[in-house]
Amino acid sequence: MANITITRKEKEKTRHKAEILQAALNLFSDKGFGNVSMQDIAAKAEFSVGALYNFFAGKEQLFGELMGDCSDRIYQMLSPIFDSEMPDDEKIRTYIRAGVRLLEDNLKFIRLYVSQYNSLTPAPTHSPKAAENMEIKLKEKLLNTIKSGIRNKLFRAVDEQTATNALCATMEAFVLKSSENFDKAKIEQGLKNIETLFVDNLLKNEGRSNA
Amino acid sequence: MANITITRKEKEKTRHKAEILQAALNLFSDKGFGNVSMQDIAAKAEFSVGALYNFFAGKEQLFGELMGDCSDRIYQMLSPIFDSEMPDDEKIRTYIRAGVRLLEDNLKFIRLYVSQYNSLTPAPTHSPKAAENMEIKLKEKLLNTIKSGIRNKLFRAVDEQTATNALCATMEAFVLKSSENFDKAKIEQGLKNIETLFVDNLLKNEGRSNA
DNA sequence: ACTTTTCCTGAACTATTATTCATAATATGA
DNA sequence: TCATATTATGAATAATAGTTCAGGAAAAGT
Repeated sequence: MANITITRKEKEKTRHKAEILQAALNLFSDKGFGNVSMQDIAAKAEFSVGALYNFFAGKEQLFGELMGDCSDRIYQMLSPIFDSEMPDDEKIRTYIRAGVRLLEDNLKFIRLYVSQYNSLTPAPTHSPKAAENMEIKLKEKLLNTIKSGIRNKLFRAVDEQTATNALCATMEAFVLKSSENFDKAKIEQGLKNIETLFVDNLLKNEGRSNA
Repeated sequence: MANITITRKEKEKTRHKAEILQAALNLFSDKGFGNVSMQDIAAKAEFSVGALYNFFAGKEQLFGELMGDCSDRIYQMLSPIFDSEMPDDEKIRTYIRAGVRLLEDNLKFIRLYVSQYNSLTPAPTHSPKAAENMEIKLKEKLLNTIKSGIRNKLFRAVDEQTATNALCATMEAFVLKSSENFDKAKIEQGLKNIETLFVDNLLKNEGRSNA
């Protein structure tokens, strides 16, 4: 009985769970949480309703796990940018430019996120905490980067918190908007504009190496 | 039968409708659309469920009218700023500062708006178009103001659309965040920071009357 | 005072759906 | 091969909530 290695059965179970989550992601991102029933998910995943309850305690748990997984992926992708050895302005530029890949790799999740954003809702026991946490952690890193950049006179002495909020809000709005129809060229241009606006014009001191 | 004037009965009916909408606003903003039943609204408004259907075709219609009314009020409040005779930079400063009164006068509506923003949802026949329209119309006016300011060399030659989006997103995020707990002093400070960030640092050319 | 119209009432109807559980299928181990 | 454990099935359950409507109350009109 000593579980030295992962049995085939255990691998199967993991795969089944992933399949259910994948089916749920597709349905949720198309129709929104409230318009997808457990029956729908079961059908799409080619399981019975009952089986879902062997993997998840309920619909919200399932949803929560989905959000958690997706948020983690995004965090794993963006967080290293701020932990790298680039200068602070480059960190921010890289972070902004990462929006392209963010959208490419997570379109469905982002659309799911959006579909919650404009919907009438049964707001159960407040689930989508996962995505929020991810955003908060990234925001913290961005804040520290801006602070550091100001200390090093790379940036102007703007209010750090306000600048952080502004950039985050702008990025988020842009990403949500762009998820409607993915057009790589337009997205790259839009992100370039954001980069110019915030890093070149707002944070960078340009010619003026002032007092 | 000639309806020369509005009868008392008609005034009553209008009042009743307003009372129902008020009750609905309170409930929706506290608990979110999906957690408020027609029974709840009827109880709070001191009517029977059936009566609601004399005023509104259904729950969504009711909600839609509520959103429309509130959006209109906000539009009537903010739109004149852009139609005034101020210089463009003052228009934007005034717009930003108007956030205080916006929050004061529309806390419940804004909270309702927020409550949709993080909720699992049945996303019916896409209702909350009203608030979106209001935002689009204001955004358009802001865009024109920024364009005009750039033409008049009041502002730097940033990308107008990007600057508009950034300011709108920042303001919206700020307003939504501030609606959680209303603290006038903090809100005034936060708006002042946004004003500095966008108008002083970003758009205004300050000392540099460049080439 | 009586009729008619308008408005209100709230129990009943309908539909939806998350969740359960007895049963069946399948896999595991000896 | 047989006993046991694990997992899947899906009809039945239960609870919620939007909507309707037959009947009653109130007001308006005559």
